Amino acid sequence: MSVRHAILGLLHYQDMHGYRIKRHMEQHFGNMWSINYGQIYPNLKKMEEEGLVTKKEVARSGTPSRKLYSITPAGKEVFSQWLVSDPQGTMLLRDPFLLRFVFFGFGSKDRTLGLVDEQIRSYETQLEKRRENMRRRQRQGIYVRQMGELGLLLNEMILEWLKRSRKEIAESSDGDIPTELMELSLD
Amino acid sequence: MSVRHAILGLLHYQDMHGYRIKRHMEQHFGNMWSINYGQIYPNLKKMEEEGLVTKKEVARSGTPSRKLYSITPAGKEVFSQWLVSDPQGTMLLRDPFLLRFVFFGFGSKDRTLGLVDEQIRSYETQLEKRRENMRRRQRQGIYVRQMGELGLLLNEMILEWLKRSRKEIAESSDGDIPTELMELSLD
DNA sequence: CCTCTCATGTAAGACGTTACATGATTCA
DNA sequence: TGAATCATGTAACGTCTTACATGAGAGG
Repeated sequence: MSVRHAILGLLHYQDMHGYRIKRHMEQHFGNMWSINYGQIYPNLKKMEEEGLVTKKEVARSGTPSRKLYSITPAGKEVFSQWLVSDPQGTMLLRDPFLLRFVFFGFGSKDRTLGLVDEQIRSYETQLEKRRENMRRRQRQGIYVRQMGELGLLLNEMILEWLKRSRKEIAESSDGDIPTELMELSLD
Repeated sequence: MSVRHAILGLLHYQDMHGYRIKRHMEQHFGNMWSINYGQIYPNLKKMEEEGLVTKKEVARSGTPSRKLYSITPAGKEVFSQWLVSDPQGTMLLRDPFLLRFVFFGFGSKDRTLGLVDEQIRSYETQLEKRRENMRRRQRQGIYVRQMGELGLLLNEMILEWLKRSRKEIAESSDGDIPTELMELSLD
């Protein structure tokens, strides 16, 4: 369960409450992660019960009181173990556009080009934001900065790939898109 | 639910049984996806009940009989609707190594370098395989080929990034790794 | 003989997302 | 005045993974 470990990791920097954990998480990961409150709050609760974190309630007039969480020695121990353990499993890229992309041969070329253009625009906007964040990240440590760098590189790579693909699609004739499955390596 | 649509997409090429669907899926997606039988078989069952696919049982001596699934017109309709709908949500990259990476500042440099080296080796091996597959993919349609291309580019990019990071880590002194969180953009 | 690939499936549990409810403050 | 941000949380639902069970054939 990686969310727990990520939370414990962030609490090494400083005490935090749920709302901030969410924000920091997304930014620490070069904006390649999403996480939601449905994961954070229940996890904090459970970890408190397990003695990995402690809660300090900071009452404020009106708005809900902030709940500041701190990591305990037990929490640090769990985190350290995880940090040095070797990571099981490989990289997974999940993308609703890319999933459609492989099947665009079964759709109309016009619609396909429209969707590709939308993606290009979207990644161009994101790229701007990532470059902005990168400037602010210059004074972070190596690891956080490198992670931001990776996010940037990924964004740039996909943009270029999209543009190249767009060109190839635009220039293609229908015959270029076989609707028969050619076996790749096996069978 | 994207698995269903992906299955329907593959059935456009030809009739298939569960085991093959799994293999093809992984290869169609530039080896960036994983999928398991716990998703495939129940989905095929449900889709048959819903009339999106039909089953033809091909008995064979001894081994379990193959269950060949074909897409129905209703299935094609559902798929087409999905294909032209605009994709909700953005790219997600989940990687157990990368998750640890951002926190390596809290671990030992030696162990960190060891883990990075392991990753480099692993991606080098994968790169070989991907290049192999790419050669075989030359006669696929644009979209499948481009997807394979993306897998390759991603692999190459990460490898370079890992090597650059490794260098920077090796050359770093402890002072380069702040253990205080500097706020990025907000707060 | 042993391991790998082919082939199907289920059950339990872990994990993640979405939608909802609540309400103050800040800024345009 | 209305939207965005800050802030906490839960319930229901969906999805995904893991582990198990079964068994034949091929190839080293």
